[in-house]
Amino acid sequence: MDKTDIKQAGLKVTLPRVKILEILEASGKGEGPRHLRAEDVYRRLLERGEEIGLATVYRVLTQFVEAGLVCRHNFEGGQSVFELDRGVHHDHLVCMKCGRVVEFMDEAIEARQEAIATQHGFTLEDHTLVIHGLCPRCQKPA
Amino acid sequence: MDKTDIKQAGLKVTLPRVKILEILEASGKGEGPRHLRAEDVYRRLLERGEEIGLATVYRVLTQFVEAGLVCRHNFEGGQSVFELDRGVHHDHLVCMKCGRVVEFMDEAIEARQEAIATQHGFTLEDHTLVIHGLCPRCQKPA
DNA sequence: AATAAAATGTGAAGCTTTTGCATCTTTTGG
DNA sequence: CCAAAAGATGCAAAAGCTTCACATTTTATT
Repeated sequence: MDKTDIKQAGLKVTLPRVKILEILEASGKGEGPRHLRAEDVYRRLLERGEEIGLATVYRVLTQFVEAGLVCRHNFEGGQSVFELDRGVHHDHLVCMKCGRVVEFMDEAIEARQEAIATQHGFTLEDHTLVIHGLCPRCQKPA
Repeated sequence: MDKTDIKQAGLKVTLPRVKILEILEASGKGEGPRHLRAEDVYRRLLERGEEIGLATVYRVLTQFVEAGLVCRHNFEGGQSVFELDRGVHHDHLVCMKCGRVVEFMDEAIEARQEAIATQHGFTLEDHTLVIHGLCPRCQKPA
């Protein structure tokens, strides 16, 4: 994931785009959560001393999603989260209390979805599966 | 679903609440789509000549959800849709083009989710599964 | 290096949803 | 059935996230 990918997406290689890609790459690699809201990306850019506008962050993230470099998820209430697209599909387990996110992938579920779509005459283009619960830590008495 | 349910939820039986419940009951029974946005409910109230504020619609829908009378879903970008809770869990197939919604329920998927949550130490409280695709009508060449 | 095309920053605007507060309605108990 | 208390409503304003408009700056091209 680097400048080459940006270019191949038909986008010019600009500083904001490169920096945003860096932020996304750093996420989930020990540096905090993998899934970031636009606001989080913006804040991290500021922390790194980059003067990039929030509107640009939104624009670039949207372009990256369209280019297939990034995935967007709408976990809940209005806010979208973004993560680098690693090319492997997966779904999410989200803790209702602390917001922790765990990824998983289940062949059986994937297969059943395909079957259900077909059964109703639909073509399956995409899907969203989010399991909400309490993570091990949050289940413990406060 | 009537005034009794409102009362049992610890809410006063007011005209707005009764009317909103009526709108939800009428939906999905031949009268348009089953899933309504707050705005849709509001519009239908106006059509029926009821002078109920949009803020009240939001407040009442939220209270109904908390009382378990209504389910809220966040199909996509920001907007929530509401439907009367019939007590039977189900997931959704949503057409990406026309927005048509088909409900389904699959034991195999439900079981797998429980297994996955447990496997990661999570307690399963709830889940959201939305399959996006093209419905039979929208697959046909325009 | 000059030019054309595209991207950015800023601030304002858009949308959905929530909130504050004065007023009105329902409920309760006499 | 009426009065008081508790709760609900409407309106308008505010909030939160995201997008837009447009002048300015940067990238890619020749």
